[in-house]
Amino acid sequence: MKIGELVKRHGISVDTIRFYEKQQLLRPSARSDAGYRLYSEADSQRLAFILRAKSVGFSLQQINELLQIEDNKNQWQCSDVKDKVQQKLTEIARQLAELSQFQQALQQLDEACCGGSISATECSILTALEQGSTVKPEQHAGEQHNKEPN
Amino acid sequence: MKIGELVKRHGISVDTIRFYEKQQLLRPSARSDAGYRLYSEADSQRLAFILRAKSVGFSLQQINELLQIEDNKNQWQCSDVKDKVQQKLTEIARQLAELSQFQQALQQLDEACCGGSISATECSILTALEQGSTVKPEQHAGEQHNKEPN
DNA sequence: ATAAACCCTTGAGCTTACTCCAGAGTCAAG
DNA sequence: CTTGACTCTGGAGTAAGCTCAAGGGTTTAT
Repeated sequence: MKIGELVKRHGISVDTIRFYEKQQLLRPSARSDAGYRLYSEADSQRLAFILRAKSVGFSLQQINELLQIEDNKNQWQCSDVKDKVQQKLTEIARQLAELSQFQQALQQLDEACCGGSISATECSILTALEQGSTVKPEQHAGEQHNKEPN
Repeated sequence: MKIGELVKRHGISVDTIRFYEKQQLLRPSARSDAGYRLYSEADSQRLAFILRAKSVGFSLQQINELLQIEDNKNQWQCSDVKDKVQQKLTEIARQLAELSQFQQALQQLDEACCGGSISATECSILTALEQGSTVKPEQHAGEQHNKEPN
């Protein structure tokens, strides 16, 4: 099949396919007389492999490594494959930890701020970012009568 | 103070400072006769603000927006600031969800694979990526029957 | 006076995964 | 035979956040 049908099947763009080719992930198994890329069923399945690997978070570089194993399965062991997966899991755990930390810090900021129409001069979020101190909630004039500045 | 002292105080590079300047985040309040950047205490505090915002996950673009508020606090409300924080929280929640999905899928792959020295031709990780089906554990010749399949 | 350390500007490069464009050849339908 | 859809190549552009290099002035210490 030509590139147009391939992309229709997989729901991606021709540019992406050509990009993957440049990245050595997927080469068409033949060319027509006019130089058109021709893909076999096997090629299409290889693309499916790539897309599935992408969908579980692998980078193109990592997918390349997986494909090298896939291309010569009998020269590799289960442990080689599992290692890649575990590497990725470690990477993801690190990213999750970082994001969670962001989340926690932001939630603290969020909770401390009234979010109302009082002037941002009183905003405890800005204060915290200015001073790096622990977050303190704002004191609202007109809510209670208490006007200590933070 | 000159740029060298500023970066020493904050533990970042001069290139980064100049980059932030190009991004309109931090301008030196003066220049020496020789054209050296001169930073005031206020500049240094502004930088601290930037770095703190970065440490809770804001992008430079978002920090820029926060600084615009910071620069004219009395023209803004708490809600404006809180909105930024909540926007970021939403963004982070989305990223966390995506990563968790990756993690879950990878853990499934990981658990199904023996990780041993058997040939990768039997590897259930590769099989799953090839076929996109639910993961099945490998059947090992010469090893006892494993636990129940998933 | 001179060398080291510091500072300047401009501009390029890196990473990832595409996306888009120009200019041109090819193919199928009417 | 022409139109429109499809394909080709090569190269540039995008986002984010730096990082580095070249080539040259300034300051400071000895």
